[in-house]
Amino acid sequence: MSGFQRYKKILDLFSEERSSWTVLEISKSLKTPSSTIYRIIREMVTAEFLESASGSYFRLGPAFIKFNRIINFSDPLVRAGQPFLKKLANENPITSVNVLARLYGNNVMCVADYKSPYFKKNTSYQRGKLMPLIYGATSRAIIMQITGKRLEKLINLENFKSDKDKNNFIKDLKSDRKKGYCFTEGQVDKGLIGFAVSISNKKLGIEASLSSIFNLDDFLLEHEPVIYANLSTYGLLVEKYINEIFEDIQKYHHETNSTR
Amino acid sequence: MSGFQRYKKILDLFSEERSSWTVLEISKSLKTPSSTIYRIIREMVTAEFLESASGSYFRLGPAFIKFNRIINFSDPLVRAGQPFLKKLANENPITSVNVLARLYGNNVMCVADYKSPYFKKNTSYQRGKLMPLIYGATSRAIIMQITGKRLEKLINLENFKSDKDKNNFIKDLKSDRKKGYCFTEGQVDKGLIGFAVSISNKKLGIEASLSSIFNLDDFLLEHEPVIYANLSTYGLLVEKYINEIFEDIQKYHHETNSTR
DNA sequence: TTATAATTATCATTATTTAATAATTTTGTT
DNA sequence: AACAAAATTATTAAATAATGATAATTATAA
Repeated sequence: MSGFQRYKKILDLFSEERSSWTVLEISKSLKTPSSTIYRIIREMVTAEFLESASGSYFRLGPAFIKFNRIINFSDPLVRAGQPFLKKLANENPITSVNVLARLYGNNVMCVADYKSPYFKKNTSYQRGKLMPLIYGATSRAIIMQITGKRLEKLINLENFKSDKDKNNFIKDLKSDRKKGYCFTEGQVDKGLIGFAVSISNKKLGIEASLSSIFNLDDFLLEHEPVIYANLSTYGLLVEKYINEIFEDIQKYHHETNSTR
Repeated sequence: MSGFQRYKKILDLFSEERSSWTVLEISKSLKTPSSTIYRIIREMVTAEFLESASGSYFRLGPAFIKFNRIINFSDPLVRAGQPFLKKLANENPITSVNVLARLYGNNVMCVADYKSPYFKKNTSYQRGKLMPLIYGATSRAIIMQITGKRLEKLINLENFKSDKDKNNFIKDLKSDRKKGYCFTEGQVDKGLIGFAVSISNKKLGIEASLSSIFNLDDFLLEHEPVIYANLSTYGLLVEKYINEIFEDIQKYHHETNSTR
């Protein structure tokens, strides 16, 4: 264990299910002497990446809230897309969960979400949550814009039930890419269906998607054209705004670099 | 520069105003050779604390969104208080911003906020934002629960205009502590007034506050009793829930420690 | 294609981390 | 308040890792 990994391994212990740890528990879990853990933890507490709670437990520190906020206010995808999620929800014919998601390592991560006030069920799509790469329209609209060797690598990391399943997935991906949108049913949450379009910006390295998730019970065939129209309209709008933000950033950097 | 500081110093460069940096810019800013910065950045990109953007710029990575989410779902204060902010807003006689805040180093940080739909002005109270320790009801309801040497230390870190100001602040703090609530006018944002009560839990080391912020123009004297009644009701409720969460956590840790 | 910028690799030197143990502080309990 | 137990910090020599100058490679843009 060296470098940043030393710290990362400790942080990675903290989860929704288990959000506080003692030094002794960490020490056991990482098979590292407690004197070492004490020293490392002290550093991280000073930096506010951890904080001490009661009963000699430690938990994640406020630094994460602070940096998360900075991302929220500066990430081009969030900045451009967040304001449209509510509008999209309001214009959809039935109650929906609307999601912006992006590629995150070998997974897809939801970076912004808006649920209509009376949407009944809980969904897996909540900001910050990691989603499977190959299930659900949200993810598919992201992976369908990736090609060549990179796609191959990503797909090979996934566990398909059979080679047939894998080939079908690749085939579906191609046809979705042609159509320009995705639809899936119950792949992530039972009783829910998802529609999605791709969002991308090469210059900013953004590979993302905009999606609307509905209760299967609410859905009628006549809703479909409206849903697709909304998604494609707002998808283009988000891309346009991302581009504007990109130009703003460039301008800003040009200014700050020339004045110094 | 050593240990975690090495990484923290780089992260601290990223702000809402300046959210992307090149290696060369970082290198100059920290007066450290670029070969060193390249190596450190690579580690942090691997750990997803940074990510590369376009034009050889780097920005904060998705790890912050992930850990922020874990805090959101597990921090006792957020878990206990978040659901009540909307209710509090709905029961207030005029539109309001409602805030949960806690001590964060030498500052106060907002950890959850809910703004009524038609609240007009922008406020400084947004989740993740650092607030001054000595201005505003939100902060005062936190610092008024701190006593003795710790209070002395915190106050001595602040810049008061004069010794008289400092003494007045301490005097006001004492009287607020007796009353059990705080009121301030325009100390943080002009045209806004704030009311706040303390939230604390010794066992969990929580020193926090619940506050409602209003437009001065909307406010009538007859609103005051309702506002205080709401704050104190919900304040106690939040403390009760924090305590329940504490007991849940203890139970959980007891179980996991005994089964292993 | 070529020139330029960005990034990675190399490596001797220097500095830091490790972990066993001892010392100290804090906490909870009579 | 005094005690015992637990938690945390300090101290070390030995082991390991970080640094930064430079060279080599790779990406990018004209």
